[in-house]
Amino acid sequence: METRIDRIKKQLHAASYKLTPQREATVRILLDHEEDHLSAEDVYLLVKDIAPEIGLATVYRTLELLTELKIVDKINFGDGVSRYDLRQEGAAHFHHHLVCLECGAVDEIQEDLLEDVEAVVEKRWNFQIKDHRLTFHGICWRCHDSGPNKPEKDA
Amino acid sequence: METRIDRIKKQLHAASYKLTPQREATVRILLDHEEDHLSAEDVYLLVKDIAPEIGLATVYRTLELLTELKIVDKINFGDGVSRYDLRQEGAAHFHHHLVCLECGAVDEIQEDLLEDVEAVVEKRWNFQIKDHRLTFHGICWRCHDSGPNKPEKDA
DNA sequence: TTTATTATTTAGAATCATTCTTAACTGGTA
DNA sequence: TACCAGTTAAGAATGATTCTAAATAATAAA
Repeated sequence: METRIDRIKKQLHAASYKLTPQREATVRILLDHEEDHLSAEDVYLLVKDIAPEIGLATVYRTLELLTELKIVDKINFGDGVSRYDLRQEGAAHFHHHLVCLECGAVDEIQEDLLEDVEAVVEKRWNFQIKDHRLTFHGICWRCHDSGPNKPEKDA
Repeated sequence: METRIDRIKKQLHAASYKLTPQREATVRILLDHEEDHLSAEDVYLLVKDIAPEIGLATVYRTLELLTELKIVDKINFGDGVSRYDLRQEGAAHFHHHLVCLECGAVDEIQEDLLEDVEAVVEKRWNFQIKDHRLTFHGICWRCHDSGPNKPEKDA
C-alpha cells in the first residue's frame, strides 16, 4: 500500500526535488508529531535521534521546501518562533487554531469555518482568496470555570 | 476638546504608567500612520524626526506597553518582523487583513466578520474567545485580472 | 528645599531564530 | 572516468528583539 511518505516523495519528485534521507527523517518526525506545532529547533532535536548527522540549517531548508510545496504549514503565534504543521492531506487551506491564554495549549480546528466569510470578502473587497490564517485567543475547555469538558471531536 | 492622545494618556494613567515625551512621540507617529502596519524599526526611524534622542529599545518597550493595554495590535505577517497598528477606538477585536501575494499590499477590514463563526467555536469547542487574528492571503483588487476595481468603502 | 524612591530612558552589548557561505559529498550521466 | 546539478554540514553572519548598566527625571517624604 502507498504510504503518506510515498505520496510526499512523489510530490517532491513532481517538483524535481529528491526525498533525501535527511528530508525523509524530517518528514517522519512531522508525521509522528501531528498537531504538536513543533518549532524548527524542536524538529531538529527530534530528528537528530533518528538521523544524528543532520544539521539545523538542513532542517530549516527542508521545512521551507515542504512549506513551499504546501505539505506543511508554517505558523506563527507571535512568540517569535515559527512552527510547522503537516497539512491534512488534500486540505486546500490552513486549519485554524485555538490558543489558550491560560495554559498555552494550542488546539486545532480542521473544519473550514470560513466559507461564508470568504464569499463576503471576495465579493465586497474584490479580493481573490488563496489561503487564510485564523487563530482565536481565549480560554480553553481545560482552563474554563465551567470545568474540563472536552469538546465534541472535530467534525 | 479631548483628543485621542488625551484619552490614551488617561488609559496609561489608569494602569499607572506615564505618558512620557518619548511615549507621546511614538503614539503621534502611530496616529499619523494608521493602516500603515509599521515595524518597530519603521516607527523608530519616523519618531526620531520628532524626538531625535529616542532609542530603539524605548520604541520597543513603548510598543509592547501599548500592546499590553490593547491600544495597539502587534501583528505578524510571517516575514519575521512584528508590525504595530493602532487599534480602532472602542474596538474589542483585532481587525482583519488582506495580504496580496502579488504586490505585498496589506489592506484592512475593520468590520467584524466573525461573529457567527465565533458563536460556533465557543459552543462546539467550548472555548471562551477573547480575541482573534484573521488574515487572508490572495490577490488584491489592484493586481486582479479583472482590473483595478476598488472595493466599496469598508462599512 | 533636600533627600530618598521609583519609573523611565539611553547606548550598546547580548541573545535568539533564521539564513547565508563555503567546501564537501552524492547520484546520475556522457 | 570526469562532469554536473542538487544537496549537505558546519559554522559564520544577519537581523530582530531584549537585556544590562548607568544616567535621568518624576514623585513622595521629611
